[in-house]
This record gives sequence, structure tokens and C-alpha cells, in this order.
Amino acid sequence: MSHTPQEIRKMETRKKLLDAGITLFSANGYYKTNSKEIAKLAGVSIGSFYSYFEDKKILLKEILNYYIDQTMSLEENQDEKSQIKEMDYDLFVRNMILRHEFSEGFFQQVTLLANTDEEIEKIYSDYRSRLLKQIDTMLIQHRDDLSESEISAISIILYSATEGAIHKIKFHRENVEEEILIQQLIHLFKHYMIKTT
Amino acid sequence: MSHTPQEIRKMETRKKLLDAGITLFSANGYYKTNSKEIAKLAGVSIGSFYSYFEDKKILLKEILNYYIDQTMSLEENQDEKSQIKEMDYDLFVRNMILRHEFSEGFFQQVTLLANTDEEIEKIYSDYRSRLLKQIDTMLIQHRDDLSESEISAISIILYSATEGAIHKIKFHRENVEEEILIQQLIHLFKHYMIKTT
Amino acid sequence: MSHTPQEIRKMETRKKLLDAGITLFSANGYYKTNSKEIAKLAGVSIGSFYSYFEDKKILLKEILNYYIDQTMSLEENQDEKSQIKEMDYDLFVRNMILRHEFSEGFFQQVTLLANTDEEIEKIYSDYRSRLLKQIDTMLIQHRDDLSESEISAISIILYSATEGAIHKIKFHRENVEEEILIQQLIHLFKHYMIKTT
Amino acid sequence: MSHTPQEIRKMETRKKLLDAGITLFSANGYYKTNSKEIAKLAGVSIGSFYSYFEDKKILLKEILNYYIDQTMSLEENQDEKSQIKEMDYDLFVRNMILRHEFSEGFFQQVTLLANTDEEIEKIYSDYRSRLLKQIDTMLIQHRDDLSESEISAISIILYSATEGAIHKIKFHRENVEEEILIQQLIHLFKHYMIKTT
DNA sequence: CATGAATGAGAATTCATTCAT
DNA sequence: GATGAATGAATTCTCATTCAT
Repeated sequence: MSHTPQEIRKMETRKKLLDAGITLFSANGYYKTNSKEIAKLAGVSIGSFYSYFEDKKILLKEILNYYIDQTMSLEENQDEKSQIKEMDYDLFVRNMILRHEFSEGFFQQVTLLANTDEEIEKIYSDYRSRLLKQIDTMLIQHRDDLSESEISAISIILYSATEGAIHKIKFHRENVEEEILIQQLIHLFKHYMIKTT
Repeated sequence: MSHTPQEIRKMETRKKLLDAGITLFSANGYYKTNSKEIAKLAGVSIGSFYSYFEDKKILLKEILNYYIDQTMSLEENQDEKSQIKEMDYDLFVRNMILRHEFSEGFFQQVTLLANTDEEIEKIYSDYRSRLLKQIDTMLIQHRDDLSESEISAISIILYSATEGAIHKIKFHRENVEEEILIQQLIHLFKHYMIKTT
Repeated sequence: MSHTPQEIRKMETRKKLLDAGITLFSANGYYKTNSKEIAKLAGVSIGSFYSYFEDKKILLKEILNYYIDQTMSLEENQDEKSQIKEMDYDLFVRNMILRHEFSEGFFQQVTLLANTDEEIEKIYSDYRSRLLKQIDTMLIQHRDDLSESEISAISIILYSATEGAIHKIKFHRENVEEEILIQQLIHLFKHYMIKTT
Repeated sequence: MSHTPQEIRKMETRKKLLDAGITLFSANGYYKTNSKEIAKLAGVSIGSFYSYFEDKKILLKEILNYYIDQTMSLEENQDEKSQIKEMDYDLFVRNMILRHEFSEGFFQQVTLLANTDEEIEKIYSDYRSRLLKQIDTMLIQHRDDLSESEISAISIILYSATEGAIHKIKFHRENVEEEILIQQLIHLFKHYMIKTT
């Protein structure tokens, strides 16, 4: 797996464009970002932009895939290190926050675009499914008293609560102390993970 | 408060443009909808469009305000009729669903635009605050054992869980039975409304 | 069939664009002519260009159709006036020259484009068929001694000789006296129109 | 006249580029063919393309010259072999067909470009002149009864008839039997080669 | 000497907005 | 007023050509 200097430079240029893309999409939104700006921020010519990415939408998709890969590897790495097979909800909540930390407003853009673009909707809904699945798995391990559809419903509720709450502290800057919110989220997970007798 | 026929016609044209706007913004997104299309769907000329609304963004803001008014009056009407001061969480959840039913993808568009437009952000965050406030009020009435910041955190969690869960059944069409999800949401509210001894 | 002043102006603008198109396509070729130039020569904005014609190729097609109509009406008008049903080859040759006179290099561009664009090929080959048909008809009237396939072959030869010869005097400016060439062409038609005993 | 292996390889690369050029220009037209494609089909880098040919137009000119040489050598070779000084019109017609067989749509592209490029016009008109000259020569040998300008006119007619007829069977695929058309062409030449008393 | 990544001028096209009728 | 033709700035995208490796 040795790379020639040229291959390395190609990958660097590609990376510069991906980074410029995520920065500008996050900051100004997809439609308010034009290809020239992206190229400029990446420090390359507009021609290069188009030789690396067929068009702006393709760039968005590649960024999306790139960051999903990065983001999902959080859990996998954690697992390996701690040798714990069973996913911990405390960890889950904190990882969700990490995800937001480095994806900034980007996923919000994606949410929007997913409305009008099928391919993006597909990629994004796969991603959400993977996260939902993680909650599902945790629930199943603790709650054999629930039906499958109850598990599904609770997963959605837990996912939404986490996602939305984090979003609010990160973006809308609601007037709430972060640590208390996290504690409450963990408390909520705990509530659902304990079988009601 | 009598209106001349001309004034009435003006109001009607205005309404037709607002409706066309919400329809197209919801279906195709703000940036993929152009003013010509809106005028066409409303059955008026592009010239008229601009005599009613200074520009496309103003139309969006007016739609936003219009629907927030409609939407918030749900609770107020309920209150007046039933003479119940105390907001019922079952009602709250079901009203949230109603809101979604007639605003469709519109608010999602607004979420996006809010990122890059301060004025829209302002209007939209006021709206969210009002909804959060409703949950806050309910919580305060039932839970004198919680601190203010805990109330805030729980409000956010409840709001996010409700908003997100509804969104998922309406848009992402997650594989979950609607009624079970609603029951679980109500169950969640109940959990928080009952003082833990 | 009364037209409002606005409709008249629209038709005039359209005509100006068609004229500018034929002028520039003929002079500089399709690929060396850009839409801005056409708009400029027509004295309208680039935006107008695109509101009248979806794109450059559509303009070309519309010009093609427009001039074919003009061009083919030569014979039909002649017929009406002279009440002569039977097409005269002297007239045919002279009409072919007239056609070239006002289409200039345009049809040459079309010939080229027809190679790579099916729709243009279709329009142009229909046109050629109509002209060939005229020769066919003349031949059939005079030569009941020839087989159908001989008629076809001779039609093609006569058409090509006329077309090519005119082309040469108009474009390649071959060193030949126009009137002599015309006389020779007419002589050629005569040769084929007289039954060989 | 010995060539080093390197010189041979250079010639081969050059030939590969010329071949790729004619193939793509013929198939898709000059303006729809880009230099990258040509290099790719030739199996060399774009950098090499530009070290062999200053630019795209130079390539076209060199192809044109190359194929004119090939094409004109038909007659010369024939002459040499058969030792017949006098050009035979049957041969002329059949050679014209051969020319088309291996130049395909290429000359048509050239016709077009000749309109807007003087150098190409020059090369191409020289070529046409040489072919016309051949007909001229044949005519002069048989028809001392004609004036010089009549000879010129008839040459143009014969050339156009042949060129156009072949074009029609090769490209426009007119509904005509090839052999009959060829017979009629030869018959036409014969008609002009025989002195009318 | 070959390579192909990088360049950027230039072409096509869109669309919010204006304004003469 | 209402209309819709006209405008042109802004954007996307292409491709001939260069030049560092």
C-alpha cells in the first residue's frame, strides 16, 4: 500500500476540497455556497474542483459518506478498546455529542437536501437507521418485556430526544446548562433500560 | 370592520400567493422554487407577485408568521373553549401532530433557512420558545421538586422527543405504528409529570 | 387574426433573434457563435434569448424550419401564379440558386450538425427528400421509359449536380462564369428529360 | 534512410494520434471531440498529444494533409501500374467511392471548418482543385469542341454529381441501389466525354 | 521524455427583479 | 392596478493548454 508522491498530492487536494465543502456548506448552507468559493477556500482552481467532483451535489454526497464513515467508526473503535460488546447508553449519548461537535451544521443541510434529493435521502436514512439500530440493540438486551413495536417506538423517542436536545444546545443555544441536559438524557435512557415490574 | 369588494379581492390574491408559496416551498424547497412558479400556481402574474411581496424571502417570512399564528391559536382556542387553564399533555402531543399535518415540509425548510438568515432564525426561535414554554408551564405545575434548569432540560427533551418522533413517522416513514408511538410519547410525558418520591 | 401591440413586439423580437442567428451561424459557424453574440446582434439581452429559445440548438432548429418553409413556398407560389402544375426544370434550377442566395452558409452548417444530431438530421433529410421528390416528379412526367430505380438514381445525380455546382460558385468561388454553369445545368436536366429513342 | 528504434516509436505514436483524431472527428465532429479523448484513444497522455501537435487544429490539418496524400496517390499508383496516362472516368468514379470509404465523415467536418478557417479552406480547396483538374483533363482530351469555360462548368457539374451522389448513398442512405447509381454516373461521364456532332 | 494534475478563460444557462404598456 | 417581456448579474461547468514532477 505505498503511494507515489503524486497520489498523495491528489488525495491531499481531494481532502482540501472536502474540507472546504463541509466548512462552507455548514456555515452558509448548500445553496448559498458556490463552487468557486469552495475551490478558493481549498486553494485550488475551479477546474480542479470539477476534475475531482462532477458537480456540487456529488461533493456533498462524498462529504456525507466521508463523515458518516468517520462518525460510525466512533463506536467500533470504542468497542475494540474497551472490549465491551454491550453498548452503553452513557457512551451513546456522549458519542452523539461528539458527532455534532465535528459535523457542525452540515447534517442539518443534509436533512434539508434529503427532502428534495432521493440519493441523499437514501444515504442519510441509512445513517439514521444505523444509529436507531444501536438503540434498538441496547433496548432488546435490557427489556425482554417489550414487544417489537414498543421497542421501535421507544428507540425513535430516545433517538429524537438525544438528537434534538443536542441540536438545541449546539445550534439554537437554548438557555440550558449542557451538563444538566446530558444528565437528563442519560436519566431518560436509564428509565427505559430498566424493566418495569 | 367592513371591507370593500376590492379589499376583499386583494386579500384573496394575497392568500392565493401564500398558499402557492407554502405548497411549493414544502414540496420542492425554498431554493428550488422560483417566483414565476409561485405566481403561476397562484394564478396571478409575476408582476402582481412583486406588488404583494417585496421579494421571495419576504413571502417566506409572511408565510411563516401566518402559519405560526394559525398553529398557536390551536392551544388558545382549546383553552378558551374548555376553560381549562392547565395544559394537558395528551392534547399537546396531539396538537403537535396536527401542526405537522398542515405544515408538511415547510418548517423543515424554515429550519434550514434559519441557519443563514437572522430574521427567519428570530421568528422561528420565538416559535420554538413558545412551544417550549408550554411544556415548561405544564412541568412547573406538576413538579415543584425540580430546579429551574432541570425543568428546562426536561422541556427540551420532551419537545425534541415529540417533534422528532412525529417527524419520523410523517417524513422518514420509519417502520413503526403511529398509535404505539403516540402512546409511548404520552407515557413519556406522564413519566415526567409525576413527582418521583 | 388581430394582434395586440405586445404580440407584435414579441414576434419582432423573435424575428430579430432568428435573423441574428442565421447571420452569425452562416458567417462564423454554429460552434463559433455564442448566445451572447446572437443576443447582442439582435439587440436584446441574453435573458431574452433564453426566454425565446430554450437553447442554441433549438434556435438553430427553428431557423432551419423557418427557412425551409420560406424556401419551399417558392415553388408553391410559383405554381399558384402561373397555374402550371408541371414543374419546369429551368425554374427548378433558378429556384435552387435563390434558395442559396438567402440561406448563405447556413445550410452547410446544418449539413454538418446533421451528422451528430438526429433531430437536425431528420429535419434536413425531410427537406432534401422534398426537393428530390420534385425532380422525381419531373422525371416521371417525361420518362416513362425508365425504371423506378433509374429515376431515383438520376434524381440524385441531378440534385447533387445542381446543389454542388451552386455551392461551388457561391462559396468556393470556383473560377467559372455563373451563367455558363447555369446553362450547363439546364442542359443537363434537358438531357435527362428527353426520352432516348 | 535508416531509423533508430526511438524514431520509429515516435512515428508510431504520431500515427496513433492521427488515427485517433480521424476516428473521433469523423464520428463526433471536430467541436465535439476533445483533446483528452483523442489522447486516450491513441493510448498516450495528454502531455504527449501536445508535444506531437501544437494544438487541436494543427492535428486536424495534419490529418487532412495525410489523407489527401493517401487519397491522391490512388490515381498516381493506378497510373504507374497500368501505364495509362489517360484517366479513365470509370476509374475516376470508383476511386471517388474508395476515397469516401476510408475518409468517412471526416471531409464533411473539413468542409465545415473550411468556412471559418482560412488555412483549412486553402488545403481543402487545393484538394478539390486537383480532383476537378482530373476531370478537366479528361474532358479536354475528348472534347476539343468546348470552350474553356464550358469545360470548367461541366467539370464542376460532374464533380458535384459524383461527390453528392456518393455522399447520398454513403451517409444519407437514400433509398437507391448503389450499382444503378454508379452505372448512371458512368453514363453521365460518358455523355459528356462524347463529342456532340 | 512522458505524464496527468492544475489552470482559468469563456460558454451556457438561470432567475430575481424591474418597468413600459 | 395588473401584466409579462426584458434585463443582466451570478452561477455552473467545459476544455484547450501548461508545466512541475
